[in-house]
Amino acid sequence: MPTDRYHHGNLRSTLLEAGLSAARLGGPAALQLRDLATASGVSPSAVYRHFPDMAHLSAEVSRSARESLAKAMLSVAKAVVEDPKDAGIGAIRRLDAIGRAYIEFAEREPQLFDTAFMTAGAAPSCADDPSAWDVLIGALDDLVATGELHPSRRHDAPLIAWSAVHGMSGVLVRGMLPPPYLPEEAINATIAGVREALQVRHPPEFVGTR
Amino acid sequence: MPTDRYHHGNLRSTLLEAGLSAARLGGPAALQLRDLATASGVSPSAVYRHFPDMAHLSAEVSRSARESLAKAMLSVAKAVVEDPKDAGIGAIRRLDAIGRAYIEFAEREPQLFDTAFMTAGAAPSCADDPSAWDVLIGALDDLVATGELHPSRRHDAPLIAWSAVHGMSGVLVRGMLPPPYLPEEAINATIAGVREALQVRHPPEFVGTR
DNA sequence: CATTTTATGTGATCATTGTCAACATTTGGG
DNA sequence: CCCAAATGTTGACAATGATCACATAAAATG
Repeated sequence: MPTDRYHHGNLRSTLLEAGLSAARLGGPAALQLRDLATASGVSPSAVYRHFPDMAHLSAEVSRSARESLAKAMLSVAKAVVEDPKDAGIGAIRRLDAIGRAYIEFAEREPQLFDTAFMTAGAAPSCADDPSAWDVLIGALDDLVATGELHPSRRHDAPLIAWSAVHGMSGVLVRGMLPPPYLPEEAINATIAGVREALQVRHPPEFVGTR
Repeated sequence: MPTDRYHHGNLRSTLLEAGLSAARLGGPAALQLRDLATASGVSPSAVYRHFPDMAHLSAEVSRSARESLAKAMLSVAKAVVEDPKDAGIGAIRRLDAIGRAYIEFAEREPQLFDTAFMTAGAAPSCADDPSAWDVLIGALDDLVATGELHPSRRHDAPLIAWSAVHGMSGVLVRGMLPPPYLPEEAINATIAGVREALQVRHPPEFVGTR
């Protein structure tokens, strides 16, 4: 990545990387063409050789942020160990884990989370890979396959889980959690609430009301 | 509201009104100082006699949008009629109604909803009046008072209801509802899911899985 | 290898935006 | 009546995204 050359080499990915860094610190507002160009060691107009305009660059950064979120979910899901004595408990713990990963990503990287969902229903050039929604669908299918989620609940399940987890993430990111609630209990309540709405049993490690 | 006078009269509220109109159509991005000044028949710098900067004006518009949302919730809650034969059913229907009102406000006025929650945890100059959160708290207290919500569930209840309803609103506003789901069934699923998570009985008019 | 074509980056410039300072006008209280 | 405070205007500034003509490197072509 020589910076003294007239040609940058792979400016496009460098710009995206710079955008990700900026968004991590300052959110969508920090995605500024001139800043990203400077950070990439290039003049402002060079950006237009790789993106039609700033909106497209921002959209790509946003998509990249969404994929980071989905990767975090996949990562924790894979880390869940199966219990040979209880076939379904693994699937239950995976649902718990991906939900937590989602909210905790938002808590850990609030600005990046904001960037991930800043797009106002813009038609995506191509789908996210991986996609958080697909990870959720997979986890729910697992629950049905192991008999932990009744098939009649399968249809609405993703809506219920997604809205609850995404909503709590937004609340935490925006600092909208009213006192005296604490983020940790809010996360626990949300995750447990999803299980109850889905009529899925709690894992043994769960301690809650009743 | 004479527009040919040197002094406007009540520019502050006119600017807020113009901001609300603009936000309704174009969301937070449409809140531009020069546009609002022009729409109010005034020069750009006049704005600074009433707001320290554009961020404060935007914050006020945002708060006004949140209050509109809360008013919509209060309005439908008051419209719920009590059932003399069933003391608790009114409270149950009110929770249903305010949740629906919240999501349907977001669906009906997506840009305004976006504006309502655009503030990134900014310290509010003064609290919303009315506040959607307080409306929810009132509804939940009603449920406890009528014996429809178990007191042990009261603590987490607002977190569960708020995150689910707010989350689904955000999903709909951003056009993130994946096919083949339809907004209406998504709303129904979310509202019913809240009741199940809170272990509150469904109203008789509810038709859902089991 | 030489030359031409394409891809990529630069520099100057523009319109727009929020902001500010200096000045103008109105209003209202002694 | 007069002065001071409140309110609005004009003109300017810096920063932003965007666009143009031009420069340079890389790649394709003979």
